[in-house]
Amino acid sequence: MLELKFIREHPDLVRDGIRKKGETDRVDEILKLDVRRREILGNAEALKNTRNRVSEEIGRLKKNKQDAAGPISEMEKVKQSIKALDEEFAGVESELNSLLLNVPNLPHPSVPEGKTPAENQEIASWGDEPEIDFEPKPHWDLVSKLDIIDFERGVKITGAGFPLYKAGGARLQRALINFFLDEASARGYTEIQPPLMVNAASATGTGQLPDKEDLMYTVPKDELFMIPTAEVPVTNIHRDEVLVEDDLPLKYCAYTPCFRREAGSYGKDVRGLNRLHQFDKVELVKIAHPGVSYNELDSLRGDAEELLKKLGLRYRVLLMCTGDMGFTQTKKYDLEVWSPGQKRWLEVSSVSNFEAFQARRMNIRFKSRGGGKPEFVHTLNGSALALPRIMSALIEQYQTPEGKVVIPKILHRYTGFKVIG
RNA sequence: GGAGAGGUGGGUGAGUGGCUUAAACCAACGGUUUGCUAAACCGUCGUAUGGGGUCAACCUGUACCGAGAGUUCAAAUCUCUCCCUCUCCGCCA
Repeated sequence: MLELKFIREHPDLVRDGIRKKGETDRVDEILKLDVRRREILGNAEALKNTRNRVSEEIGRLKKNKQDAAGPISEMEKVKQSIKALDEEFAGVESELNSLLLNVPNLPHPSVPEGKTPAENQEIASWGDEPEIDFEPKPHWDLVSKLDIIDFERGVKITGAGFPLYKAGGARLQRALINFFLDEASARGYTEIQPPLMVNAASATGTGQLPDKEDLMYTVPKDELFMIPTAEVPVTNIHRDEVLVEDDLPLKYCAYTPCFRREAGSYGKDVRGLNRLHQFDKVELVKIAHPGVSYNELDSLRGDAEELLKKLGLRYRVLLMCTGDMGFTQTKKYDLEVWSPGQKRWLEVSSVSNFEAFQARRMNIRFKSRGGGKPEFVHTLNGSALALPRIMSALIEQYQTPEGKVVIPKILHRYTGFKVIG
């Protein structure tokens, strides 16, 4: 969320950002409530000041065994007025708060303005269209023949979007997870195994709540949410903490399953591994000094790209336009891998800077070396990488005419085999 | 799930209704001393927010002692509800 003070002082900047993101502009309502809020506050505080002074006086009188009945009955009236003002204040404040929670983060100046995915900018690419001298099959054909991913039985056990990985498929996925985690550790990320369910405070901190509740699976009896990404528990590690400047940036990596309800998709978008309700992901999270967060964003993106290069997968990098970027981000890159069997790009990573947006909600601050007031940190994260689409790209790119899959060399020591089928 | 004990600033930890503007210590920061390090000594030091101002550094109000409600002229302190932690018991991979 943005600071009320910032909105008060730069309403036009905020309006502009809201417009670029295509969100609803309620700045005027916010400013109006803000004025009202301060009005009430001023009145209530003046009365409380009276109460404090007179109460002290009463204490003194009683101590000296003097009569205090006059001031006491006077204060009884003041007490009623304070109560009324406090109640009004609480009402205004909660209304204001829910408006503030719905103000999106403002896009960074370097982000192109646009409304639809068509306006995202391709800013880098790596690798060529792989040379396959036969008609490459989509992964869902290959994995069924090889019997390494079982979609039908996943449906039986749970439902659509919950596939069952088997034998070489299970093994390949585990190999990729280990590979990703080892690479992240080598780059200085501390490995975390977080809880897979979070409470409402954590989900609010990263921005899933209040308005994206429908994307998450819930556990109503215990008021918990299945995590849609490791971003939620990992970024919340330091909620309500004051960090030491010298410790920044904090870098974490975590492998977790992710659970998403993702209502409303259809057709080829959900075919095979393209869109699932449960999938695996290795996530990178950084908690950074505000002065360097955009450098950290670029190096985070580099860390994710390196994995694709090592796997030899063709990919491109998109800089997301203002309208396609999401509520909480200031700048976001998507990494898309080429799927030869489907002849399309698949998003495998999304790398974002949130600046202080999440930090403010989570109250994560740092104290600088020279003392001074605590400041909010910047939070960043990126997938490195989302497993299912890497699985499909990899299986499609390294397929043979006989329908086998050749494993890239770098994974051999993780899989223990060189070919599936 | 049952019983008991607790939750106080960055940390440890005093504080049972009114000189508490939350003691003290540690950490941190600034300074003095010093050939260097260490130590010692002196000083500064919670957060949020309103108002004023010679608009970052000053003055002033208010709130905050796990969360919320209540009693009272007055609550860290008393009452109730909830959350969490610890110890013991039960259950359990």
